[in-house]
Amino acid sequence: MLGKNKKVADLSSSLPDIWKMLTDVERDQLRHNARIIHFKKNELIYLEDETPKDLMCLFKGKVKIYKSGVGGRSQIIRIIRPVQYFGYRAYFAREPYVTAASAFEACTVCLIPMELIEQFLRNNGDLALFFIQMLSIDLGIADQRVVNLTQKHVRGRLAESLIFLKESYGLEEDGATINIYLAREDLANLSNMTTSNAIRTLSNFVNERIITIDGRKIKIIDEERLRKISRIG
Amino acid sequence: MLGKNKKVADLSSSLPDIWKMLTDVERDQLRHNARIIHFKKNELIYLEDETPKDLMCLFKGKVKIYKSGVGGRSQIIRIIRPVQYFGYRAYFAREPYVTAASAFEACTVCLIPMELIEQFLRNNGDLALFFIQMLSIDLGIADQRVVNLTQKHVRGRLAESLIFLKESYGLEEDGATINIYLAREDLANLSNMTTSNAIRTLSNFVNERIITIDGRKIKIIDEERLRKISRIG
DNA sequence: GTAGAACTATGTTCTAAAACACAAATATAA
DNA sequence: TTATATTTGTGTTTTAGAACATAGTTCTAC
Repeated sequence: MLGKNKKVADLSSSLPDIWKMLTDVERDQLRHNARIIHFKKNELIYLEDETPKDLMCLFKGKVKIYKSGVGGRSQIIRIIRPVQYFGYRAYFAREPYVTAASAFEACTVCLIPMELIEQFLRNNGDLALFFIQMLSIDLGIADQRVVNLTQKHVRGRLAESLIFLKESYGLEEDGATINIYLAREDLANLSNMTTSNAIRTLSNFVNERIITIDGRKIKIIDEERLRKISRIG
Repeated sequence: MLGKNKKVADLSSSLPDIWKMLTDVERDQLRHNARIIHFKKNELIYLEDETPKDLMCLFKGKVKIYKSGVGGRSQIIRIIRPVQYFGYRAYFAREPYVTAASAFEACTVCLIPMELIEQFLRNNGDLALFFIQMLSIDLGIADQRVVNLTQKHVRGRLAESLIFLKESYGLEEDGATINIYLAREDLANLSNMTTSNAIRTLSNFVNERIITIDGRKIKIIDEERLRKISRIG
């Protein structure tokens, strides 16, 4: 009983965007169909070619959405932070997933059946527009990303990724350390380069006093320089 | 009077997807707000940084959506064929255009104010879902494109573009000539390579008897080979 | 029809980044 | 703990593709 009440409280506060657009009846339906699932670090959330069934909302943790390309080389397509929605695109396109998702770190995810969401938004213009807006923003980002990843050089791409990570996950209390610890390989897959190049370019940035590194902790020293490198490519 | 009737007929047959989802009242509103505009070959339809105002529907012709990237190097993001909708993403994202659009050849475009479309879809679940589905499909394509353009080699990228053009615009009566005549530069911008490389690789394909070229006419001789080259990158 | 511009073609040079090779350091498990 | 695997770091080699140079060709406009 207490557990259920807690869950209800969780949903209303954790799904702010969607919750506030729903009627009482819809909220009740959502309450009865939403599931909360925990994922361990590096655990798979969904796989390429699977059938999409649920809208996912990341309550806690960090998630990567990625694709395996030519020769199994993996490319991180986007990263998710709390509270963001993911996993719905393929369902709306009536396709299997063309990407996979896995947990960068321990995660709490809320799953809501897509059938329910579709039913809601058919009668709820605000909710429909919410999804239209999310998709439109993501499509704009993807278009920009095509150009950045293909035209910028290694330094520009890595600089861009570092800034992107900072803006996505923020900084620690020291106001400089990026609040996510990625393997060099993930950093490479995010920036479309080999692991060696990510390591080497990171070292160069350290020598140029743009960042400092301590294992996987990356501290941004000169954000202005970093932004400039990202800008000029 | 006759002109108006013609226009009405045009709309109902030319906007099949949207038209059939509207009520009589909505159709009337659409009729009074839609404009038909003609663009000459190479004419600009909209520019980067402009404010999006209209949903555009291509009735006739061929359109490229492109972005200028590092050092003004242009990248074709997607191409539009009749009857497809475009120009709406930025409005929904509440952003200025991040791309530009221009006519590959003489075009007829129907413009419908986005305010009207938004008003329609707030009360029309089918229409909302129609846009959600279009955006979802385009986002999936964009995600795939990031991987293809960054990981495939020049031959694979060009082969992919040729197949893409064939599937988009079809073949001429001979059942082999791709039904669009692009400058080598456009082919390069579509495939993320320099014009020289597009020319060179096209020549190689000719030598390997995969295609033949006659000016801008490209005839596909061995589609299987082309697909294989595209697949393996 | 001619002049100039734009496009196509091909050869050559140069360079960014991948591929490879190997240490060293760190994490994980037995 | 030691052993094993994984990750990080750095130097070297190789290569795909960009950049450059130049010439022939085909549009386009006057």
